[in-house]
Amino acid sequence: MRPQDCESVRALSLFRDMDAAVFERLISAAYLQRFPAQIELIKEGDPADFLYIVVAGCVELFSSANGRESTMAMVRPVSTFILAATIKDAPYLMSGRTLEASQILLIPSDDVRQAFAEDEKFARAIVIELASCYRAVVKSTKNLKLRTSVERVANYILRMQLRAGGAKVMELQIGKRHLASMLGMTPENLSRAFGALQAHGVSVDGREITIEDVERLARYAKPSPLIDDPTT
Amino acid sequence: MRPQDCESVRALSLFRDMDAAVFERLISAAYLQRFPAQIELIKEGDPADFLYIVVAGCVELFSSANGRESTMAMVRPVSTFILAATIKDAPYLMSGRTLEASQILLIPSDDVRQAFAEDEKFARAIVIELASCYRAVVKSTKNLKLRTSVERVANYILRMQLRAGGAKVMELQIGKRHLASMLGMTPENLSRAFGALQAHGVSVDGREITIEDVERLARYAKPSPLIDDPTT
DNA sequence: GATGCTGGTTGATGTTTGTCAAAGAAACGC
DNA sequence: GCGTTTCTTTGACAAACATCAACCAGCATC
Repeated sequence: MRPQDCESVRALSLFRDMDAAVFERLISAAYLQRFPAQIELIKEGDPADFLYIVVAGCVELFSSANGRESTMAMVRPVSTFILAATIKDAPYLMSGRTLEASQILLIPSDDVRQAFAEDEKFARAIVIELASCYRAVVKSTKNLKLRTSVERVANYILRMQLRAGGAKVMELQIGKRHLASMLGMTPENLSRAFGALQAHGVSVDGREITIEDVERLARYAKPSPLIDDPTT
Repeated sequence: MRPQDCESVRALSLFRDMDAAVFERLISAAYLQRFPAQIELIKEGDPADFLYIVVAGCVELFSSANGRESTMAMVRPVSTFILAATIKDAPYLMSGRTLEASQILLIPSDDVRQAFAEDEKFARAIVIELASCYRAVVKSTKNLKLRTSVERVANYILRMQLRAGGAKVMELQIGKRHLASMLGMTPENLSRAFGALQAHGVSVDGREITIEDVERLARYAKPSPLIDDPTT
């Protein structure tokens, strides 16, 4: 593991304040692995043997049932995933696969739980992390239940713009198929939603999204911090 | 506050292992209040001034946006709600109202956060609680995204039966209007879903649900522990 | 017993969304 | 470069779901 990778993991709020020795032990028990695209890292229902950290690349979390499949989240560097399963020593609720070639740090769950038991600061950081994750999923549920599909797309574009620092022209970071699934719709419907948003100041060309009139888009999308603000 | 109420709060896994003195302090800072039905206890967007514990009665958590409203969860005794907002000192993401006359314990968030800072056991219990809440919401999202409305109703009935210890005849604990909203559908559609489930071994009369053929219902509902098991 | 209220059901209708099939566009390997 | 594959878009259609309005049942009030 390169020093700068170790640094960027250490910089995560989850690890920042933890005891240096305990962190060292965690890291030395961990495996940093490279995976090509489209590798299934974890499968829902399996025991949570590892805590995962995306160091580089991108991981899709998804779930299946009844022959249907749905993208639940995209994990980009540097973030952990399936912390809750690790802590509870419970089966994964979601599967995870790489979307592109990725570097993943795998920390054995036993070691994470041991660190949790030993290091109070770490335990407290986990509280904050889990509370944030919980609130993120609640927001996503509200998004699904309180908005139509076109509204979800509109608000996704607005959130994207905030992430991009207010730029009018942006590149989609994920494929439309995955975006559609994440927003709870089919790819066909996402296409039509983009079409419908032309009437509200958005134009789409391939992966390039242009917001021609932010005011108009916002008037239609009616964004709410209680759904769309990822920081609170 | 009656001793037995205090006991039942203390028995919650969140408080069970915490320091006795810190617990005493929390309780003495708290208010036990009786509310009639249909009282709005908290409003989404408001700062999280209190951690709430339903001691008796029933509280509905719901959210609103764009003139739409959706029931997110029902909280029954004895459980806490909006722990994540309290810990993060962030605004409530959901509103809460009593559905019937209820007794609610309100613990000032400041005191909860202070106890969290002082009492390591409490902090660790919060981790487990938040991990469980997180997983519950993920399951609920999977339920919404991976199942049709009739399937959601079918699985709700199966979960209900498990809670009821396997009885064939059960009483609905909540009004159908709220049940419909919780399952992400309209009341009209819930009625029709009950009708459709007659073909799969379920009959409904008022609040009384009878499962005539559990096998058949399960064959249709295809329940999954990764969605329907509340314990993992 | 009449009145109004609440909650639930039913039927008719319209909108939204998913499905299927086909065509077009971009990405990839050779 | 070319062909192949994968992704996206489009149109026609079907299914799911919401909406609206009417109606019914239970229940409290007067």
